Amino acid sequence: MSVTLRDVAAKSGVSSVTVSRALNNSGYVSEKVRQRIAVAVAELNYVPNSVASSLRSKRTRLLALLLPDITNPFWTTVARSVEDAATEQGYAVILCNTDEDPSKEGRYIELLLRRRIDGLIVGPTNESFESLKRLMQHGVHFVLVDRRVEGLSVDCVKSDSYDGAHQVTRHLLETGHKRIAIITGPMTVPTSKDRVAGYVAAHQACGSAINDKLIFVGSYCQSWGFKAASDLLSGNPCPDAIFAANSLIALGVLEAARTLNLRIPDDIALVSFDELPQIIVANRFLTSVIQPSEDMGRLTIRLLLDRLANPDRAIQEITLPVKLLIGTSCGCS
Amino acid sequence: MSVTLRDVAAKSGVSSVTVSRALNNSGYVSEKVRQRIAVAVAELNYVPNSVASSLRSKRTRLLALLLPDITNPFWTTVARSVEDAATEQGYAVILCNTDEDPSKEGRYIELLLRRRIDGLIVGPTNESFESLKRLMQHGVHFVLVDRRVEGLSVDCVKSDSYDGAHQVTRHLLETGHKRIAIITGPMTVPTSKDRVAGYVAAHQACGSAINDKLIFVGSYCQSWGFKAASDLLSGNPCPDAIFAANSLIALGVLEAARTLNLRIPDDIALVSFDELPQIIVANRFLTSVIQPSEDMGRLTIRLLLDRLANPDRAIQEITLPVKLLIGTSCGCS
DNA sequence: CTGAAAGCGCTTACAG
DNA sequence: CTGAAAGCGCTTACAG
Repeated sequence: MSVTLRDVAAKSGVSSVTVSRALNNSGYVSEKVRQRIAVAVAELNYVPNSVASSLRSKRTRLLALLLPDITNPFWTTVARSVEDAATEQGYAVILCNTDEDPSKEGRYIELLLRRRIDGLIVGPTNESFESLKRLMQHGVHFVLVDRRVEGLSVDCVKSDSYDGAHQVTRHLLETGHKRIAIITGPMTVPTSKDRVAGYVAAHQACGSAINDKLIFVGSYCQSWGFKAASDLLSGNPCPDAIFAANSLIALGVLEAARTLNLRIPDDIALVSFDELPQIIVANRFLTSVIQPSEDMGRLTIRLLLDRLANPDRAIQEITLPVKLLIGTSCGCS
Repeated sequence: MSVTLRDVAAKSGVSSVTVSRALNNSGYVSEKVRQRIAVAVAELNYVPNSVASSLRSKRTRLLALLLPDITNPFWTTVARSVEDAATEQGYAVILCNTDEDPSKEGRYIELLLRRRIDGLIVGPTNESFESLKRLMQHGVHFVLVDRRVEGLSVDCVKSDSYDGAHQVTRHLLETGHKRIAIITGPMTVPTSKDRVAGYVAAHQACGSAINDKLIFVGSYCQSWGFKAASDLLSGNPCPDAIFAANSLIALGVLEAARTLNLRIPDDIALVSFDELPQIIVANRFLTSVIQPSEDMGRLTIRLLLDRLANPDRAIQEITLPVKLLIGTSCGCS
């Protein structure tokens, strides 16, 4: 039914080995034969079967990207750049959304092991340890992105959450804010932990006291941002600034502020990690810590392919710098 | 090196055929043998090789989703529901972002053919005809989503763009707007064509004249929305309402309005297709035509798997109804 | 520069 | 209920 290498070989009067070599540019094939093969391929409308070649060569040229939240634009950007970089190198990428659910993550990893993917990129959930151990046990290479995993020494690409939080908090303090709240994700997620640490350190560096009641630990989603900000903003005394630890939380804060008829920056300052939708950024409204999400994606693929080519090279943990984008949301520009 | 069926068979004292049957629940295996196999699988830490099973069975249980713009939340939602529905049925999905670029689409289709995917879902670009013909020629089943393709009679799931545009335009006319502009994507994309048609028909139904200068045909992106709205809003006389044909265009319009210091709905009404980020919707700000994007994704997978099981069934073109969500953006609530 | 043989790890088709 | 044989469509390893 479907056309195979043998058909092409028969039509061009050579063996299938030769056809294979010609199509893969591996080994020598005379120019004359190469041309006859090209003609046969075209006439027969031959499409190589990569399932067969994967089985024999033990390489699928398939990668996977596990990410915790596909509705978060940060992850969409990472996904896109990962896909672009992988495609350039002849790899396809299976995208898996784990929804921060370790059991969903575990199930995906089982499926991917069966498919014999060549490697993966993992934005881990807060209990990825077992799943990742399983990958290692089966000799499947992977690179962590955005978040390292406690007790696991593997390649990792992340941005400098600590420094970003430090910078943006200091900016608030230096522009005269006294009661700065932080709304963040779970402390089990390293980025959240680092952002709180940066927030605390900046206070210390500026000689400001920390108020535990201004630290809201929850999850990296809009509904948490809304809830925490609603509580905060209707409390008394009200904070004079909020630091949202990612863009979804910031959206929740904006929603809460609007509901309570509070204006930014007139009534309260707002800063955040990650970019918000263009309407807001277009007016340089929100002061934000910008992560190099596109670079993170591309670099992650580079590390992974590098690892595949050279399994024994040293482990690399890369922390990319972030950029503070100053808007009007601190009431100081 | 890696554990195979044969190893499991040897350890449990049966043939590999029996192990295969036990693991796949195909054919009879005695309970006793089944248990011994389970033990061997666990002890050996066996992970089936689906590359091998795909080669033999000629089914990969791999699907692909080609979509034109991953930064558009409409497509993200479709992608997510497609992935969920496929996973439930034991299929993995390769996500491919074509960027509305027919050549990128063509290249993806070549790669996917090689990988012998079982089927695909395509949100086609405006020149998909050749690529899709190629799929058909190779007997690969696919379902179109969101957009039909001229001259191609295949399964398709879309929403009722014509009706949505008709409803939202009529709503504007009935609330007293006289000069309604529409900013839309290319006329080669069916949704864009249908939305303009609905816009025109609503005018006719209400006895309003159409002004060609108020129809802005471009592309489904924010920069086009910004540009078209900037031109429109600084023109004279200014329209009293703008109908943005998707949410990215609507964001561009909002950006332009803000730049020109125009307020919505005080200075100009704005309506759009698709949902905008929650900050806006939370206040029921923008009157929008809501497409059932999640249902579209799930239904598409159902049609595709149905087609795989039953290649000869009749072609289904399904048009799902849309919902008009009335906000304050028309200045009438 | 080219080819005959073997084999990747499964499932199918047949037999008992 | 179970198994021996064959084969899916390639690439590898060896030989010439």
